[in-house]
Amino acid sequence: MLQQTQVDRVVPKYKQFLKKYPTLKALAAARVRDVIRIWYPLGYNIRPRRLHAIARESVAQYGGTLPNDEATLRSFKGIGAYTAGAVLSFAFGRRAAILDTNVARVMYRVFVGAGDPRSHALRRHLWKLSEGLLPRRHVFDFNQGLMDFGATVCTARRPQCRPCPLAHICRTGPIDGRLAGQRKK
DNA sequence: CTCCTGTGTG
DNA sequence: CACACTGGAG
Repeated sequence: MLQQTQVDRVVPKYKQFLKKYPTLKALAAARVRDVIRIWYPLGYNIRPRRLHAIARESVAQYGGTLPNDEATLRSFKGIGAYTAGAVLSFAFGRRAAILDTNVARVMYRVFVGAGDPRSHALRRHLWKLSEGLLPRRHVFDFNQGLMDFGATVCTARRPQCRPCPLAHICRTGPIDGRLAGQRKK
């Protein structure tokens, strides 16, 4: 649900969804049409279809739970690099890196600061940075903290550089306040 | 217009 | 590599 969709918009739907489909088995037993209907208005309607397929595949092949290795997770349609890392680190506590839009922005601003942050060439490098920072322990908290840092401090629109603990090493430099997003005249 | 805890496709 | 996919908010 969170793929390219804001948290505030997902939370209510997430609760509603889990109440109706508490387990992968319950989801697998549902009709895909109903899953798509309850999904509205989150958008990207290929996602409920794929989630439903993932639930069925998990029940049929993996005993009703998600596999806990990257290769098998990635074999599902709808689970890419980010979601695989998120499932591994958040659900299974494995030492796996993540790179969502938040982390990508943080890595780019703090360690790169130049070039197009959306280019694939750079994204490869941003993944390396995220992997390199990954601690041995407390991976769940680290990854979650990294994302929350991007979601609350190093935000896309008005980053809070003033209280930012990384401001002194940031390659991008202070861009907070009303200056953020403004064109350079 | 850009952005949002992306992914599969051509 | 670019792009479509969905819809809402700033």
